[in-house]
Amino acid sequence: MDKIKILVTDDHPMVLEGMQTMLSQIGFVIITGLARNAYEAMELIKANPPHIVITDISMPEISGIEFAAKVRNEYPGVKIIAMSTFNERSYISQMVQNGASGYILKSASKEEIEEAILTVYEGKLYMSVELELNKKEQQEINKIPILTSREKEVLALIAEGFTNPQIAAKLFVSPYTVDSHRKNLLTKFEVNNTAGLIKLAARYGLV
Amino acid sequence: MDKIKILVTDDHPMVLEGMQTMLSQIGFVIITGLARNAYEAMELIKANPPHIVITDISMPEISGIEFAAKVRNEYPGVKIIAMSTFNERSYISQMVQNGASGYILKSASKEEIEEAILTVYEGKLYMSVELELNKKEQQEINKIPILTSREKEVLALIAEGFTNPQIAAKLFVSPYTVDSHRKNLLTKFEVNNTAGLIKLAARYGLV
DNA sequence: GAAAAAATCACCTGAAAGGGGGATTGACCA
DNA sequence: TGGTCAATCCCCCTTTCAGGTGATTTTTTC
Repeated sequence: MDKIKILVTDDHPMVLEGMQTMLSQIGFVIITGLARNAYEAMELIKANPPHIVITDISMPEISGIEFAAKVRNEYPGVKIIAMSTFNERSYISQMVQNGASGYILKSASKEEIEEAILTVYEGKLYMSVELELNKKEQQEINKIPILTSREKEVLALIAEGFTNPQIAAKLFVSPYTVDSHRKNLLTKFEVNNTAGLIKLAARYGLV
Repeated sequence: MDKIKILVTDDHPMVLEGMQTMLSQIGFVIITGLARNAYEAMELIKANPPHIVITDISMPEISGIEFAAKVRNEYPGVKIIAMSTFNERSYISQMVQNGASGYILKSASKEEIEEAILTVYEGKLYMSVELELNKKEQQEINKIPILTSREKEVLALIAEGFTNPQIAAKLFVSPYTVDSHRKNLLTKFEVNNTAGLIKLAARYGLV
């Protein structure tokens, strides 16, 4: 098997060092780059596309969430593993929403990182065992609907309390269009009214 | 000034030890009890009502949130300071909702605990400076509406996606009554539809 | 025991949302 | 170049919601 190419992005030098050390101890992995921010990372990905990008979630300028969206958009083949110090479920949801395939804590052991890389490399979803997520919650994350960008816009405006006509005016489209998006949202979330929709969206960190 | 009587509740013996040491260094404070859970705490409160209860949020069996509600209900004069390791805004909201007057982190310094006790003793609201809450967020917490128990029930059911008639059936009351509660919720949250209501309720950790 | 708060019920109105159905256009993609 | 998807638009009908106004009863509080 060829070595799995990994790029790591984190704004803390200490974490980069630590990851480098740990990854270098994993035989089937080769580090193609270490970046301190999303810009550097994009350059390095362009120069030498890795299989997997491991990125911190909270970074200045461009957050890991935006970065993930950018990577998925421009390099759909590149898998993303999100990394954070905290156990924030809403972040997990957002990362998954934006294309992440894995989620680990910075306190993860070498073994766990190894497992995460292998799992994600095989195209599966990896969630840190230390995230106190039970089976049920994992299933829940797997069923977070994928929304189109327009749907996200409409969802955000619904959550703000705007009505269909108001949203239509803001987006310069027909109220019928907004209504269609709204109905699609209800279908995707498998709920039958706005209350259920917003509750789920809030739980998943989408609003 | 008489000494301020304090009772501490936490399921971690280490924390109890630490609090005891710290509190004993504060001149105007006297510890009336150390409890490892809500049951013990209720007994101790009954035997010798303190001015302030400092309680951990996450405890087995009865959480700090339920415990706070119980204390406020049975001993309205007793002030509550919530304590946790995490900076979870939704917990803060829930504690405030259930009667807490203060919120500190377990990493708080002696000085901070001292300040928290004094502030709460004077009937004011104290929020740990280490909680990275800006002024705006503090104001936001101050304006979380206080809901009646019936309103909380109705809110929860609305969030579940039930309609007024369905909720009425569940609660064995008239749909008109549910409608009244719903309207009061909209008024209290200062929103004009369900979407805004659920979004705020979710942000405040009420659903 | 009076006052305040919470919970209950009622009606009217118009606006909005929910549940169906369908149609068109353009983009991307295999 | 046919297929899928996103985004747009349209109409039907029924239910629910939101805003207003007012009332009674029970519980809590002082």
